[in-house]
Amino acid sequence: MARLADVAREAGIAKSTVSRAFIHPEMVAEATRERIVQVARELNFTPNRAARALTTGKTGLIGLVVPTLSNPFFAPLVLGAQRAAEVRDRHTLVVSSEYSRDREKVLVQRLAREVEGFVMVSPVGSDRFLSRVASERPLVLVDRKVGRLPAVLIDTPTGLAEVTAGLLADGHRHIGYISGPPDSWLDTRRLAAVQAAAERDHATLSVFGPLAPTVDSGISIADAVLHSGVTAAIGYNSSIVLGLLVRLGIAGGPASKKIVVASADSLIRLGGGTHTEVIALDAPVEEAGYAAVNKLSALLANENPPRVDTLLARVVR
Amino acid sequence: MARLADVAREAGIAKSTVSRAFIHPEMVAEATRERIVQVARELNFTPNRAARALTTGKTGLIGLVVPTLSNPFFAPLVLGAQRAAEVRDRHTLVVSSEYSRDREKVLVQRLAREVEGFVMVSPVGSDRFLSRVASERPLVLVDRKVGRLPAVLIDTPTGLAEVTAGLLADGHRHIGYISGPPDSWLDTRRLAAVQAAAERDHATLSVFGPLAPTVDSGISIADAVLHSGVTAAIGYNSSIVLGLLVRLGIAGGPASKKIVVASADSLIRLGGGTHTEVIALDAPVEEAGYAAVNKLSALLANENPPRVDTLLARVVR
DNA sequence: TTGAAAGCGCTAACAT
DNA sequence: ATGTTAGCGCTTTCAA
Repeated sequence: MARLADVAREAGIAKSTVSRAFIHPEMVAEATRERIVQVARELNFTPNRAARALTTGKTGLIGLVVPTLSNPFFAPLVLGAQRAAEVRDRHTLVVSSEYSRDREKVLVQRLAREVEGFVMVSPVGSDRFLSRVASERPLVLVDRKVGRLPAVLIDTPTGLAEVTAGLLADGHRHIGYISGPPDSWLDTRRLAAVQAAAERDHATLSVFGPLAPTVDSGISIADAVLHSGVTAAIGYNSSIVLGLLVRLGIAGGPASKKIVVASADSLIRLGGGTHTEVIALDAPVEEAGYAAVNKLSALLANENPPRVDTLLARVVR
Repeated sequence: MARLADVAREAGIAKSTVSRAFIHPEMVAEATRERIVQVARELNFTPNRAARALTTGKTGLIGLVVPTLSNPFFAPLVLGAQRAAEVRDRHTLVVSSEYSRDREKVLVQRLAREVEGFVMVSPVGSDRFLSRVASERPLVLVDRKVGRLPAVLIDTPTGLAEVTAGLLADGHRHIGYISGPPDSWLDTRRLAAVQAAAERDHATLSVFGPLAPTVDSGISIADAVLHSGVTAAIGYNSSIVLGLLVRLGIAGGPASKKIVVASADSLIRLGGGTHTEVIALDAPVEEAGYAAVNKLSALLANENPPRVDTLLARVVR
């Protein structure tokens, strides 16, 4: 693997100039730069990250902290983040906190020494903790707002209000909301949106949970939902909804056909032909990951990106 | 952030000795080492990775290549890998190839310059490609065998044969296998196991697919499975099976109760109380991730770990 | 616009 | 067992 010095020697030019040609191209004469680039290509030169990191303190790594990878919600998030990182010639260090504050803390501590900045999806971390992280390294939050920290938000509450309003317009008078993880910022906001929409129309709302956001949870709560008398149920996320569907479907019979199920963030398109009607909020999750890394990159480059990006979720039925 | 030199000065000892105290503790006198460790803690010293990487060529990074993160199979895999990496004071750089050979190639190329070695789950990469990767960097394969490359295998075929035999013993004479991605090494082996078991008992086997290993696929193939006359169906993976269950359940009625569904790698425990009987192979996926990183670490340390680890999948019904 | 030289923080000969 | 020294490959003053 060719080093910068090799290129310099081969091109008959000082190392510093070669370095500049890549980092501050405008400081190098057109002709010299072209020759350098040419030689660099011939020699298949790639700058050594460690050496660069040693001099500049910039590792080219971004820490991406998610609460879990088991929830299909996060796969596109991670993918989007990685795609953005690729473009900026960076890498993402993905870690999963498993919804544990302690583990999250440990992971962030470990990563803080290696990464230039963080993108965090942290439904569980305390405001205080997140602020503290932000004071040590540039931090972009996803799906959460803490003080004036930079964030990328997916506006599911608005979408959910829309879903709820739609259900009410369809004549549903008793709606269920199946709550996600306790103490979850997102869940609180989602529930509030549904609640507000229901109250505005004087409809009844039953809340189930809180539950871990898993397929199992959906399965286990399904019977309660079915027997509660609600005619439509909105689940916190796609995993819960999937569990609900499995159980409602398996329970079979006419009962399941009476319930309308909605998901607050479903990405799983359930094809056609389901008897249980499913309304989903199509959240632009990959875009969110992409936007978050871009925002962080801007921050790291001392640009002044907008503090908050809000991406709209589309209602799909 | 304290540097090694600070510790040396503070302890009144040469830098090299401080360095040794951490890397080759046995070369340093007990007493000196203790003092060094003490001072290092007081000063909150953490070695600078970039500097270390620059001198040793070791970045402390492991590349983990998976085909997707959307399949819940990979979440525990990644988690296991990360847990093992933490223990070895390493980090994993996770990337998703999205089942694309081209993207996989690009990603590996990008990573090759940063990581010390690779752990790859590559159902799609060609033998040739994987061998080439292995010739540039230590590589541990997961769930795949190529030549004599180090690997961690989850023995689902044996488990699947057991499942099939169980179904046959229960009197099923017509079994369905829902195939996963085309050209998949795993799928080929799984199908072969089922086939062999079926033939041994002169039972009929219908093969559906190949299909992308997604929930949608399971949903879309469900009707065909239902009407094919099979009394038991084995799906390539948990996503397909989940889709199958959703659709079979939703289709409702007595038909669904007649079908036994089995998954070749399910990790989603479907609680109790499902009318459709589900048999799952409980694959030790997190352990596989853990084992793979451990094996890679051993390789990097020039130890001679066993070439292949085989982890058994347990049948759960 | 380019070059020379210093140094980022660490490890590894080599010497003592 | 410990200290001295010389880099690892790059970026960045500072000079020319």
